[in-house]
Formats: sequence, structure tokens, C-alpha cells
Amino acid sequence: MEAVIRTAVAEALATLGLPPSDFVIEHPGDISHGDYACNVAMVSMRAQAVEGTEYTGKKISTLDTFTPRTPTRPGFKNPRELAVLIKEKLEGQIEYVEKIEIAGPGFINFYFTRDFFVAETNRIINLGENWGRNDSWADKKVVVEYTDPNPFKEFHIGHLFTNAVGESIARLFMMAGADVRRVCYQGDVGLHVAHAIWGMQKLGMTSESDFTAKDLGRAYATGATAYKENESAKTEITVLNKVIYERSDERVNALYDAGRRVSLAYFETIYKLVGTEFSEYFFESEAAGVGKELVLNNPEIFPLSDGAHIFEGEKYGLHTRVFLNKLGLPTYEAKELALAKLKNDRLGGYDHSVISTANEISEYFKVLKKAMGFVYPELAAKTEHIGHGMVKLATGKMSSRTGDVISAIDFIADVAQSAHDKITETGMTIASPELSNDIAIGAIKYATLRGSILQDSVFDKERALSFEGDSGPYLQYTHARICSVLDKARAAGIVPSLTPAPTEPYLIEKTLYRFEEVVQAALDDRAPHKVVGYLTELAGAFNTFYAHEKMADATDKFAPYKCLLAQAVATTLKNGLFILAIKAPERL
RNA sequence: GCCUUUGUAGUUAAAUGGAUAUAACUGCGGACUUCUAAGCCGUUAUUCUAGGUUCGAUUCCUAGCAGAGGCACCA
Repeated sequence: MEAVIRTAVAEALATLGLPPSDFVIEHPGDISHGDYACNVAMVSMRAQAVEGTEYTGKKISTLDTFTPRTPTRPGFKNPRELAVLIKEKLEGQIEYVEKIEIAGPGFINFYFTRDFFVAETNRIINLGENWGRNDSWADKKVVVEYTDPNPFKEFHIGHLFTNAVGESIARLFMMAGADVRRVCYQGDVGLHVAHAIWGMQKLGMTSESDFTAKDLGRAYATGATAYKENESAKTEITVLNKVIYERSDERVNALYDAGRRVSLAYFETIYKLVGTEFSEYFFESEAAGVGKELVLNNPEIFPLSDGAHIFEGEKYGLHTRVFLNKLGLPTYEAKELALAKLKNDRLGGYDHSVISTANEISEYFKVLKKAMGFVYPELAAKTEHIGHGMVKLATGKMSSRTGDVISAIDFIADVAQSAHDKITETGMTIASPELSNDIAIGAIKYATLRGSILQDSVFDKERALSFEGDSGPYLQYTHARICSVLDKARAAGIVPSLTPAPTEPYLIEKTLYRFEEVVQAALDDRAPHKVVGYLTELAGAFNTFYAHEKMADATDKFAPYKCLLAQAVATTLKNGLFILAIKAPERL
């Protein structure tokens, strides 16, 4: 619809002999201003003024002082006057537009006919699960990497954040028709592993039966602290690091293998909880060798400096970074460089590659991408890094080293307990672990994705445990409410139908059809919060509707249409929640 | 010091350069012989500072201020 109006306005401009301008077609902030608004009159006015010789910019304080400059063009004094001319050309030209009005400084507002909204309701019902999809990435293979926890370290709420962001980005690409491959890159080698193994030895963990993933987190903290505070421990850990790397000690190998297995299995339980299914796993251990080779094979790109192979980012306004340290070990940058190749090889090529991490990596990634441009330009061009904010505690930054982290699993369990209590308290439905979990995940995902992903967030447990107001459970509740009332309507013998519809469209109708645009915008801007905001608005509009209208009332002749509308809202909520990886239970 | 990023009611957030800056939480006050009250209705309060660009700035530019991250061998 937006495109239709855009074309019509552009044609009107041409008919009037005015040059094309970069006007926008948008939804007015206030719904009483119509369904779409266009600022073409203001924009074209500026184009006209700039060409004129008398225009002096800031000296003109009111729009009325504008005068036409070009004799061949129609004369008008202000945007409103131009708007009138454009409006005349548009009148009766656009299907489904009932009324065009000029308002404010010169906005042209479009009001849709009743039929438009009925047709949209019908379209939503017919599309069902496919409602909200677009084909902007149809037939494109998109690799999305996210979460990236390190085995041997605790999977904490920061990982939950990065997972929620990555998962929603992946699903936005799915909605655009892409063949999405979720991948996870995990640090199974490096000093942090040596910290953990040293800690395991100290804490007497020798075989898988001795410890859980949680204990590994403790072992890591023990080792990391000792490394920092105790010289002899530091030496031992350094030696151990080499031993692990070379796999030269049977007992250490056994410890390493057991710890890695336990850690990875533990991560799987979390992925299952949050609704992520990775198609491929990559490990630093496999990227390391490839990375080293890549660096050594490209000495002109990665020259030696101070015994290390570096990339001179400063030549390009970036930082100079070490890719291979003086011990010949590949750094994060070299491994990430290798990772692009590994992904490409294993997945049989791809059209686009997204890597989502906390923004502490953002600066490195710029350097990396620049270097990648020299090593394999075709992959670099397809690679995109999405940095996001970090989760902080009220006390400051989380630290796995000191053990000052909130484990994801504990946090989910706390929120699920709170959900369980609430279900029991209201008694609306039977409490099950699955339902409690779905609500908990809904609450957490919503809280994570409600705002711009660029901002840091401070972990607020009180808030997370509350399900009131803007929240995941609010959306889930609204969905369940619709399912429930539709059941009642069915029992009352009401068959949802497009006719008859009340003369005035409801606010929910004016909100519903925008879902498609929101999904597209959320993907284009890599901004899942747009989906969250939209769903909250829709749910709010529905709850107001619900408070004023009866749906399961057989004596109401509009009940069949209202039921159909409610169904369209439920479909939209469900599809939107899918993008956020939040379940939409039918009972709450 | 340099680079990146964020700054909006008491709090958490929203607003492709648009019309009266929008919600939620908190506070206060309501409605209902009720299709799920995790809901609905009402009410108070906000754009870090100073310039600039623009018909029009929370948004863009410049300079500050404040927070966060980064600035060579951790990731």
C-alpha cells in the first residue's frame, strides 16, 4: 500500500511539472491523522526554494514568505498551497483511499476505506503462519553466528542476552525467506581452559562423575584467581597450558575431554530452553591451525613486528592488531579470520554472514574485516558484525574470574519459579514445568529485546520477576486470552466471518496490517526491538478492544467479524513472538 | 590523549528530520452481578549543555559534559 501511494504521489509531482523529491510515506504518530501521511509538499518546497536566488536560509522565518522561482512551474506560496495541487491530482486515483486531507504545515494524509481493513483481515487469516513474511532474502543462504560461550566457563546472563539478540536476527532473516544457518563458535582452547583444568586438579575433580558444569565454573574461578595472585600457580598454569595444547599428558587429556563434554552438554540444555538449534558448531581448536597458516602464508599482509605477525590497521585509520603472537600462537583475530573460511567450506558457501557479539569486540572486528578484505575479499564483503550492549550487574561488570556472575540456568529457574507461583495463584490453568518455562523465557527475551540492542542493560531481578505491564507474559497473556474467548465463541455457535463488519474500523485493524512493514524494518535496521514495540502496541489495542466489545455473544451481529479479527490478532502475536523466540501458549 | 558507542518523566524504555515527544513501572483515583484482573479507564512528570544546518531537530553537524567499550601479543 505504501508503494502504491508513493507511486501515485511521484506521478502527481511529474504531472505538475515538479522535479522528483525524496519525500516519505509514513504512518502518522497520531492515528487520527490518517493511515498514511506524506510530506511531499514540504520537501518539494525546499527543492524549489534552494534553486531560487532570493533564498537566504535562516532569515526566512515563516513558510508564507516563500515565492515561486521558476515561471514554468505552478506558483505557490507555501507547502499547504502546493499540497492542495498535489491532492487534486491524487483525488480518486488510489484504490482503497477514501479521503485525502491536508493538515499541519502541509502533510497530505490518506485515509483508507472500510473495505481495505476487511480485506487485510482476510489476508491475515488466509496467510496464517506465513503472515508477516517477505522475500527480501529469498533463496539466500545466511549464516548467523551468536552466543559463543566458552566451554569450562559459566554460561551467564550475558550469554543469554547475546543469544536472544542473535536468535531474533536469525529469525528475522527466516521471515525474509533466507536459508538460515545458525552457528556457534566456542573457545575450547586457550589460557582460560588451563585456568579451569588447574582448578579442577586443585578441587579434586578427576572424572565426569565428580563434577557438573557448575563446578567447572568454580574451577575456572579458582584457577583464574590463583593465576593472578600467586606466582607459582601462574607458572604451573602456563606449563599446563602448553601441556593441554600439545596433548602430552594422558591424565590432563582425560580431564580436558571430560570437562569439554560436560560443558557442551550443559550448553545444549540451555539452547533447548531458549529455543535455539544450531546447525553447526565451530571450535577455536580447529580455527587455530587454519588461522596460523593463513597469517604465515600472507606475510605481506601480516608483517613481522617485535616478533609477532601484525596487521597494520593504522594505515586505514584503525588499530594495529597482533594476529600471531611472538610464541607463534594465533590470537582471536587470526582465529576469526580462519573461521570465515571454515564456515564457507563446511556450509558450501554462503551469501551473507552475520556475527553477533557484545560491542567490546566491535573495534577488533573492524580491523579483522579490513584484513579479511586482503586475504579473501569476496568473504569480507559478505561479512557483517552486529555489536550489542553488555549486561551489567548493579555492582558493575560481571566477572567469571571472580565468580561474580549470574548463571543463566539459575536465573531462568528463578523466573520460572515466579511464573509457577503466578499460575498457581490465578488458577486459570494447570501449572506445568513447560508452561512456567515458556513464560520465564518470554519474560527474559522480552526484557532483553525491548530496547535498542546497542544499549547496555543493568540486570534487574525484581523487574524480571514481575509480569506486569510491558512484558513477555503480557503478550502471551493476550494471546491466551484470545484463544480462550474464541473457544467460548465457538461453543456459542459463532462462526467467524468477514461480514457484516461495523462501519468504523477498530484501532486493532489499523494496527494489524502494519506488521509486515514492521518485520521488514526490524530486519533492515537489525532492530528486533521494533517487533517488540509493535506487538506491545497491538496487544494493548486488543486489550482495550476486549474491554469494550463482546465476542462470544451470539446476539451481537458483529460477533463473527470480531472473532475473525481476534483470530487475526492472535496470528499476528504468534508470528511476532516467533521472531523473538517466545512461545505463545493457548492457556496461561 | 585517540577511536567507537550511549545520554529522553523518579525508574526502564519508544519515537526512517515531522504534526500536541509515546508507553510501562512507581504514586494517587476509578469501573465491572466479569468472553482469562498477568487485564481495562483516569491522573502528575521528560529530550545532558552551548552553538549550527533546516520550513521543522530527541534525531543531522561542531564543541563540551557524563557513562560504557576499545586503543600490540586475552577473548
